[in-house]
Amino acid sequence: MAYRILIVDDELILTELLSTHLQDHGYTVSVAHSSDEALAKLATKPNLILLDINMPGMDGLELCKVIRNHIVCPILFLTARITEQDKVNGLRAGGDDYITKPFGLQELLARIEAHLRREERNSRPPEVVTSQGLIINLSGRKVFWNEQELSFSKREFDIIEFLSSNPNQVFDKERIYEAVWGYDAEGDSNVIKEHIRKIRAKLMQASGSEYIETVWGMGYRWKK
Amino acid sequence: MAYRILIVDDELILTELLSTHLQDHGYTVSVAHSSDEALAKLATKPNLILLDINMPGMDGLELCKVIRNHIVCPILFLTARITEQDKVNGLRAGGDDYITKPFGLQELLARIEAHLRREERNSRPPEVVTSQGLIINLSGRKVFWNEQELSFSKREFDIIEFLSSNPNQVFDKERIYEAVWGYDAEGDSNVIKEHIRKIRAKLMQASGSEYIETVWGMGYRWKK
DNA sequence: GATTACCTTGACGGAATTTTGACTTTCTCC
DNA sequence: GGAGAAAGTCAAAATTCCGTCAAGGTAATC
Repeated sequence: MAYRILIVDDELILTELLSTHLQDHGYTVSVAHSSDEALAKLATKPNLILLDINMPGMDGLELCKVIRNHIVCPILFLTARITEQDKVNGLRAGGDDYITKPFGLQELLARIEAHLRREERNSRPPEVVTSQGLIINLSGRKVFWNEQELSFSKREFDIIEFLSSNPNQVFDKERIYEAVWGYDAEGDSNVIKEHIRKIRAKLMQASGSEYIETVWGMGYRWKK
Repeated sequence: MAYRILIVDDELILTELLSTHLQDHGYTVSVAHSSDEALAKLATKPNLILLDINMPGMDGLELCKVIRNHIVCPILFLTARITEQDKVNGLRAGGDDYITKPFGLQELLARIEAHLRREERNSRPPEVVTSQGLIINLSGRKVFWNEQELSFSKREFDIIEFLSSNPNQVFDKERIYEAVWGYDAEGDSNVIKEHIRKIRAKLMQASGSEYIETVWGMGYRWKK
């Protein structure tokens, strides 16, 4: 699943260059040239945001605070303001990193990787063990119920992985679709329902208990 | 609880200076002057590590990888190696930040704060607790009254979420409708009244107290 | 190219929820 | 105290959502 990066900067040449470069490295990139556009593009649920400070209208520092109220993801300032005080201001405003222009593309890439790796690290333990002997091995992509291995298809496992890695949280179908398929579903997706049914059947058959709860009108929740 | 920071560097003067400075800002600091010492000090479970690269014996990059096998926490390289390639190597080795000497103390502090803030952000379950044992778990969409779980429908929970997240503020029905439904109500909405009634009934039944006040002619207010 | 497993779609019934409309009660102001 | 507006109550209708099934499409494997 490709990571989504949102670039917010009013310099067209820079965004164009960066965008191409990041895409070459496998990222899905969206670009905003103003604060308003940036806020609108939050709907794409970026995994990381590159934010310029000098912009017409609301400046990057303000924007950063606003973004923080909406989504949780690393925000990297990318700016020509280079004094120590600038850096401190940026970081205190809620930024996770502060990179001064001009910067090396290699360094930028390495920093982006580091931040994404960290998100990964914080959100994903290598193995999840849930109640009563159900063991989900994420790296090995295997599920065991007391010695007995249960077999799941790719999509089924992906869904189990996503839900069980975020136990007790409710996710609506769109969110699950997005997390598992990597892009937004169009229209009503019966797909999730069907996969959930299959997963439930297998888990129930083996363990005799429910792991996935339905929250009516909202989505599903992994019981832990 | 004070955050614990581990400084790993073989330069005595620098560690001494840094240590004092960080302590002045409320951190608990431990210092290691070699890789071995660093590994031993991991037992203090630091919340963040400042790591020099140039050290006798195992260098910082190697050490970083080893540390990663033991504990999960941000690692910031603090080093005199300043080429872009050095930075890339450091970040790729598993570092979360790369700060080149000489650095400003203010910037260092701001970066440390940013990293710790991020850990915090990633680990805290968002919960709202209101008076007398009523717990509203927003991400899990559950409401508890002393161990006992109360069940609410989607709209009911949405209304509870909105009101309890803005306690002591009065919202008229239109405002609530807009916040919960996402668009403006047309005409007289009996809907809100009805939902409020259901919510009140459930809360009253379980807890015996009123959480939602009517402000006559104005709207409703979540009592906190 | 055929077989197999997997993914996706559309339709349907039933269940749970949401909304509605009629009615009653409460409150405010005269 | 009474008129009128706002809020509360109730039951029934309307709607939405979920689980299920069957079937068509797609990808992978041999």
